[in-house]
Amino acid sequence: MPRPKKSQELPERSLFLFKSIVDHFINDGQPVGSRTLARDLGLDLSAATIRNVMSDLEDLGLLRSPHTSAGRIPTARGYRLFVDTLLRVGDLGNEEIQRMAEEMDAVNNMQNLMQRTSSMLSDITHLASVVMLPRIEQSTLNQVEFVSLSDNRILVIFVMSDNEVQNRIIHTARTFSASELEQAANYLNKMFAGKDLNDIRKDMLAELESMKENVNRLMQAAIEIAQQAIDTNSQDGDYVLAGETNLMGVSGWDDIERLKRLFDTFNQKRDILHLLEQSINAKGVQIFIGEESGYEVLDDCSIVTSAYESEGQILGVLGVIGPTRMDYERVIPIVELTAKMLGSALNSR
Amino acid sequence: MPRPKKSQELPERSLFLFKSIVDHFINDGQPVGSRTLARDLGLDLSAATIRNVMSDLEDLGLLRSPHTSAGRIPTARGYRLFVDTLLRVGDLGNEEIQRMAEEMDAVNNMQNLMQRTSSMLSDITHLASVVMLPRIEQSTLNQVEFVSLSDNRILVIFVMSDNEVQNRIIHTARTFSASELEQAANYLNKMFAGKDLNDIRKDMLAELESMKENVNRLMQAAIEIAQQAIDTNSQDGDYVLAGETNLMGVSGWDDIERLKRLFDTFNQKRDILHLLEQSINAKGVQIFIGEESGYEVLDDCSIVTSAYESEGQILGVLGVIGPTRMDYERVIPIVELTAKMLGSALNSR
DNA sequence: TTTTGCACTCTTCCCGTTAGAGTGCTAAAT
DNA sequence: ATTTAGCACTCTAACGGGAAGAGTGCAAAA
Repeated sequence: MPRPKKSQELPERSLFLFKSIVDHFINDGQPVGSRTLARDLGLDLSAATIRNVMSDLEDLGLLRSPHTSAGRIPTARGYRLFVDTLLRVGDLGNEEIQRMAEEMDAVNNMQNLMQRTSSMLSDITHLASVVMLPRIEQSTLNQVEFVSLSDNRILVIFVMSDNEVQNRIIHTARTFSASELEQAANYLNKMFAGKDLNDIRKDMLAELESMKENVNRLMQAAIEIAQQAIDTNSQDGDYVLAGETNLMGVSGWDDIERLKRLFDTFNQKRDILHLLEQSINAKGVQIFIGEESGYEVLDDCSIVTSAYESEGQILGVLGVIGPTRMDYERVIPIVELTAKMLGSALNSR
Repeated sequence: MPRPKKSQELPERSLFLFKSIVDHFINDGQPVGSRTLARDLGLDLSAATIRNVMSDLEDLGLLRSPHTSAGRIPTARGYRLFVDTLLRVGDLGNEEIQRMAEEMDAVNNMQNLMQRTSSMLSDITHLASVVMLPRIEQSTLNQVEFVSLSDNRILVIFVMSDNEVQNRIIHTARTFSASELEQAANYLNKMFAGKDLNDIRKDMLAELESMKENVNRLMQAAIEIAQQAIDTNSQDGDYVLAGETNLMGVSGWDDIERLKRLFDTFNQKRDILHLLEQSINAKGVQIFIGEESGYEVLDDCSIVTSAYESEGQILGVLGVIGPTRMDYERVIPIVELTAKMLGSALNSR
């Protein structure tokens, strides 16, 4: 048995050294060399031995050197191994949890809640953070109301199951009596309460065909509102962003052109959304390291995400974006916790 | 009459040369020297003469040299003279106006209108742009409505004179009958219709003292809504921002730390708002050059602003932020026009 | 008043040197 | 067979000249 590594099983010592290298690099951002490691680690190992191990690790694609006489740094694959098998993530202190919970409870409307969550997340991690707005497709209609204003103007109100309120003022050709409005509302309520907005829109369009003229205008308005609610509020294609500036001044990110491209990507939202959507059905925390994301601008980035859910329904995804060299050990539990807390904050609204 | 300049009247030629220098510098961002200027200008003047003039201009504080053997660049004071007296701003092409008008009309809700306006402004100027959200203090209450939902929940609705709708669901201790709600609404309508939100809040608070218990809860809710509407919607302390990334990669702005501070200032909003508010009562376009703004982070920036108004009421301020070395000749009319167009877009809503 | 001539000052770029860090390889030691 | 010591080698970063180029300021001539 000369070579104990049957397959790609790494010997204990190599793994330990590898973890040490990653830890080192995450801490100070400098490529780590054999000498320093031998010294700092306090093992009875010479630099040469460590060099040999490092060489093996490089052959396996876990490390690489920026140039001949620099130390080694982890590759994307290296980080992958690190987060998958070497990492022991701890739990968070109770005070921190407490603080977040309080801050979340203090927020009234939903948009603000998302904003604050994102801010907190980026403040704590010192990274950029994104929070997808909850897709409210799941949200169903509770109640429709018409309120008559002056001059043939009618306020149409949708109250949704999550207590969000959609409304819009419409102008009608003729005046409707209070009882007409009530009647129309009753009809719609009977017809559509409990359905989600997409269904309502579809059904209403079908219904319209067979409707009498006199309530047509109101029905149309109702459809428009459903449509608008779907467009603007089931914002399913939007997120809030915070702490982008934390990424300026990350050591090693001094290429301003690159940074600009990254920020532009944030603003366009499309690519980031794609990425977030990939984690929407994943259990627990999802991590994209470097090139794994598939987007060239994000080559030096890692993205740590987690879906958040309320009442068993997955509503969206949140996460942080930072350099591949980020403190995963700290960041991962924070992201996970934030997702949980956002979920329960939504629950208790 | 050897010296025609009685006071600080600059001789024609000096002025011309000065303008040429500023033009030059705005174009290519390089300090401009006497040789190049003499060559490019095609005047019958030697470099030495120009040097003398430049020296004078430097003594007057209009120019300065970054170091001994570089050319000259305009000082903040120089730019000031430039924009105040030397600048002939042109008008914009009709096609551009047309395009903006169309884009603005295509927007339905107000928040979006602001966002799009800001985007257009930054796209056209290639600078960062800000648009203050309109202060809706002016907006008065048209109508209050209560809609009873299930389980002691009541939807409270404020319809404002500008057709904005504020609403909120409240939970009450006991159930209110439809007639009670109607009665309360009628009372409030009689009492407060036509007043603005600040007044309403004040009056309501006073009123509360002398109110009977049974409608107390509703009244309180109404006050809360007024308060919330004031807080969140008369957003009087908010703006939208676009095109920040245009400022990355401005030639000469390669200090990433500085940029970070600038971006942080944008995000905090406080300082920028102060600045914008200073122009809210100014006629026409207002310009802050370099240190004039009084904020250290903005030392290398110029801010060009204009208030926008609708129906004779000044509603807010918009503008662009860029390097002191910006193309004022182009930017100024664009900002001016955008403000006008935003005003009329708000008019026609 | 303008121009010419000239000495002088800076910055930028290139180049060579040096010090330091780290590697890879070979041969010796355990 | 594994680990270590030794050594040559490589690469970067930092420093220090020149040398070129651009531009200035000043004094004397036009």
